[in-house]
Amino acid sequence: MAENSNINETSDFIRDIIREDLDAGKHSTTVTRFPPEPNGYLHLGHAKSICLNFGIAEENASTGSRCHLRFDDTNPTKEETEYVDSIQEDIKWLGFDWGDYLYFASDNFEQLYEWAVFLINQGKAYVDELTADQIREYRGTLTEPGKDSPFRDRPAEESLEIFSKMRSGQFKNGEKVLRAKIDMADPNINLRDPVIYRILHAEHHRTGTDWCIYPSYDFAHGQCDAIEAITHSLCTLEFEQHRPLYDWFIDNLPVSHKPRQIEFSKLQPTFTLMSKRRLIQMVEEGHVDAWDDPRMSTISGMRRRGYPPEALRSFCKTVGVTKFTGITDIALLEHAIREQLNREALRKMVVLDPIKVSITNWPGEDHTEQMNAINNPGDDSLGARTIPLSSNVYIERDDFMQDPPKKFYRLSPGSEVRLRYSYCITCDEVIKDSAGVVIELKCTYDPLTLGKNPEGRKVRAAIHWVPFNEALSAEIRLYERTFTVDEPGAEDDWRTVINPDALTVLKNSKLEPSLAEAIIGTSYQFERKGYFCVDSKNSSKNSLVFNRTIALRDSWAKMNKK
RNA sequence: AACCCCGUGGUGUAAUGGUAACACAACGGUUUUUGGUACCGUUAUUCAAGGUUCGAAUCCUUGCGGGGUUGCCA
Repeated sequence: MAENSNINETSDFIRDIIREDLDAGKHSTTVTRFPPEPNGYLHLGHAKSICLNFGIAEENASTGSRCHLRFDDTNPTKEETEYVDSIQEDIKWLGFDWGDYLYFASDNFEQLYEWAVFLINQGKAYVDELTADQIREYRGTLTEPGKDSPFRDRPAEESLEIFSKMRSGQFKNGEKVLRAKIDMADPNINLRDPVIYRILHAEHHRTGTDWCIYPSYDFAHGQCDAIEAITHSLCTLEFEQHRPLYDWFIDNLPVSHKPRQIEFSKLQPTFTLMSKRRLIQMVEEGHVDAWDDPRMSTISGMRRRGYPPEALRSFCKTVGVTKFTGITDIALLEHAIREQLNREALRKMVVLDPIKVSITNWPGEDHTEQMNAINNPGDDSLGARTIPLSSNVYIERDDFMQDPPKKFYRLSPGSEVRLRYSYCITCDEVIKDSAGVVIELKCTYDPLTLGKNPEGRKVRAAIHWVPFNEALSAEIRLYERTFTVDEPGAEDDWRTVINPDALTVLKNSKLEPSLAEAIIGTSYQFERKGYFCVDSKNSSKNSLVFNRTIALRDSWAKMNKK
């Protein structure tokens, strides 16, 4: 018992159902699927679904389980190849693999058409000639039953003939539809003779102009699941009331597999907008630069921002899978990001907003010493590097205060501080320009403090620095939460709660020389500041651009807020 | 309004009729050449009422609260 409980298994109500099905011999393995519509970029909510579906396949790998990637492309007016490509890239980046199991709902259009004909022949579907408005009127309301269309009982031969003409393009958009014949009085509106085929004269991204009629989601999804032999079809809560319809098609069509739909709640993190429609608006109205803008909750945006895929997976795991529609504190994600980055990121020294320090008692202008700096204090295998120190360095502007409050441990006139990995210095003189802005500090160093504490006095802070002569320059983009309120989606207009400080661009930051070799896709901790990555779009060898993924926790800043 | 689903610390999740727990957050402390990390500690939870039971977060009933649904979107 002790041996098989060592695997840190994730468990939730869906995995429980799957376990029971497997134990009962209902299935010998699991087949799940991730079914995006290629009409936009994937976001954090999709990551949850991806982790669920692909995660289940990984966990049951010993039984031969798999997870399919299926593009749900039944609406040619909205879907594009651009999205098909980005979706695949995002799933791979998250660390999942569909192997050979790539599917498109559109590959089944012919089969779906045949099944529609089958239903007509069974007297379970009919061509309706009511207009869209009329169909809506006839459907009834939540409290009143609907009424039958006058075309509902037309002979099957007649429906068959018109349906065939619909396919061959003899009608305009919206002129006729094919409907399932179920029950116009059912309290579940989805069962009141749902439209299963509509006329859409539009070019499809894969089938071109082969078709001008397209199956609805309800008529396609479950059947595609059946064709692919999906065992458990997992979707979000808004499809719950569609399940009886899902089952109705599976029961009334000659399919060889009977998949089961199970619904779970969507992810809704604080301080973020999740709906695809609003994400589109953010891009199209220019509130952000692109789909992969680091302020976006898209997977590509998060990737560019520097969120590690492991952190996203870990976050999805802690969030879990339930039917409860709550709101998840974004701090959970931020914690997962810091946890992963703390583990993997190489430490660097970078001065975001520099002031010059000259060390007046340094042995000479030409004298340089190599300071040894560790790359990651939690992981010795990541090694060390050296940083040259000579008479002039840059330090951070907020590491100096003319009139410091009591608990300020950093530099101020007459105080002593350690230059990290190096000597302690004392500030002797403050030089300001005519406007009173500090432009330089004159300090003296204590040569006896390298690698040891000064004698007889306590130095409480170590501040980061960058050598003046060898410093690299870079643009640094500081990102903060994209919205100012925890539920931007609940606002009358989310545009009014966009955080104006979500992006701050720093043009004159100074980096330690080793960052010349910074690699796209690698995360660095700029010590005492945060985690940063090379921007994948705008950075170049001669003009470096870094994005702040997330700031370090800052108990000093927190203390000052109080 | 009708139907369906869901209610466990501030937030998310676990406990599957048998001592209500974990993570995050918040707060306090120890360590520290990152005001970081790590470690220790504190605060705080079963929506309500009734019922079944030796025993209920769990099962039943009612109420209350939240979410979803009234596309020829998915």
